[in-house]
Amino acid sequence: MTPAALATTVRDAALEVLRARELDESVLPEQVVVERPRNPEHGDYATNLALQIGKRLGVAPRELAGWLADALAQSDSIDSAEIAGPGFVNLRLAADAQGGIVAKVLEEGAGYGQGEQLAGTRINLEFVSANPTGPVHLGGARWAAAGDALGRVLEAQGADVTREYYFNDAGAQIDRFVNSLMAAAKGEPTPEDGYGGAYIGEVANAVLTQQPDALEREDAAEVFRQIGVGLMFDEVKRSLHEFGTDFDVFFHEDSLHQSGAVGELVERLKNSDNLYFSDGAWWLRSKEFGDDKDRVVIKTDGAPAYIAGDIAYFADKRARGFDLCIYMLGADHHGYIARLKAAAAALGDDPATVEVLIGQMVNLVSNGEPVRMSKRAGTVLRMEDLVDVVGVDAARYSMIRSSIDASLDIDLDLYAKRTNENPVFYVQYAHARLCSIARNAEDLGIAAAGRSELGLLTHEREGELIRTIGEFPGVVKASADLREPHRIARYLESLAAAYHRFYDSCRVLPMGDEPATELTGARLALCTAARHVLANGLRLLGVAAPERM
RNA sequence: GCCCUCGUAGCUCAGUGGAUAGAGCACUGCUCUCCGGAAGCAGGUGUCGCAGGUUCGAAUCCUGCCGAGGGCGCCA
Repeated sequence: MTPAALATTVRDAALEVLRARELDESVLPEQVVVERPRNPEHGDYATNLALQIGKRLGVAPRELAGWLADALAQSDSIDSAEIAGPGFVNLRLAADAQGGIVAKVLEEGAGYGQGEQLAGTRINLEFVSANPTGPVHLGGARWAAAGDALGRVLEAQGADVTREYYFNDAGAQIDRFVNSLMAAAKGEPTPEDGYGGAYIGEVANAVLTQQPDALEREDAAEVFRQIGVGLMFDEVKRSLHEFGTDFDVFFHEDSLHQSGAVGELVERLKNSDNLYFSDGAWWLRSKEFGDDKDRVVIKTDGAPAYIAGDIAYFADKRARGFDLCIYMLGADHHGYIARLKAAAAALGDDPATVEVLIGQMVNLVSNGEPVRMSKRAGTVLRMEDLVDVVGVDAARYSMIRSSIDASLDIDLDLYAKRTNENPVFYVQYAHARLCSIARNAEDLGIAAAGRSELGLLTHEREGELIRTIGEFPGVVKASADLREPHRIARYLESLAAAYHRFYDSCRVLPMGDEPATELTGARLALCTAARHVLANGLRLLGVAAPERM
């Protein structure tokens, strides 16, 4: 019996109690909370239902809990139901019912954990979107890992997700980049407000290799822009790909200007109630969406401001049929939330189709001291540097494991020294260990047991492992609902722990010449289920589930 | 000044209103003849930044304060 099924059982039992006592059944929530108590003495599961609705019914929670416990105790699936504390009902599942969780995982395999919550929803997930004026750095790596994982989690709930990267390749940033390249090509120092760093010299040289007379040409800047920016695009795409993050669409801001989309949009917006003319410029009423002030969309000189591109881009996304546009941005862009919402409103669209996730910064730390990173000075730590030190799996895992709401401190020295201590190895090891058992079982010709033997799994550690496995679908759903992929990582750590503890006290395969028993088969089935869930969870993170390590 | 996020063990961080607040790392001791020891068990540290409030119940929600980071251009 899965937690979801148990919740239904509890609700049904409660409904029965309320009806029998002629109490108001409308106070019963649709979703009854059934959770795993911290303290195992409090049972396998517990429900706080009596506490939730007791007051509204005018019944003492403990009394209500007593009625509920009596009703639940009637179920074949439930071994015991007891009142506890202020009005909890602590439940213990019958071993056979609990074994049903294992059977379900074996049945669903790679599909276990998926849901239909977002079926039919087309989501545009934009993340990273770092300026193509340099390599992807540490912060970008965080969004690459977390964004990709979020995409996978949303897909696991049935969403149709398009991963998108927005290249800001129009405007002054690129001009500075080009100027920096040309200065490097001429052997001149980095210009004021230009970009430093070794890669500038490398890209400049690459441009000269492709176009040896680039500096002499009249359209030198254009040549450097074409080739240099192109090389940078390739570099960004390549490093993200190597990081296990692939995008469906790389969108170029420049294309919005070239196609005239921005110009058309600007004209159209003048008719919007959310735009007004003042002091010679056109303003967006972003204040109504929480902004500090309204923002200029069309400048006094008639040229579109940067934000016009954002609005055109959003319009483009919607025109492509997306129901929801998620933007993952760094904390330095939190001011965009109101603007993007206002932009949707200005287009006559629903601001709820814009969802902005703000992630906090990644700091580089050394010996407990923060290391200042400057893109301009070229002292940033690149995503690749991190990968070189710890590998893709550990790098991704480190980035995903924490909530994006919290800023993250990365101590590279520590990572370099202790790669084996990254929790990802703990999780991967559990998977590798399970694969080893599966290999041995196959050699011995032992097969996993069928449904009827799963009730033999009555050991405390078996129960804990089974119940942890049972939590997975709920974790995936919460992870998707809250846009918090780190929950998957934390869950996997608890699953790996439950498995290692099980392994420590429950021998799976027969020792020496002992024959395989029904329990052997049942434990093997449990192992197979655990292996599926570890693999499914790691897949959601884009982290490998190795068979050997 | 205003806005956003954070403040939990020595460190890095979990904890979408529940019972005695957790994990990894670091420290110490133990378990183990055979399924992978990259494991398990035990030991111990907490004014959950501070102060109020809401609630049967608050690390979690609300208000104020303190501290850290970030943001507040007709730049992009």
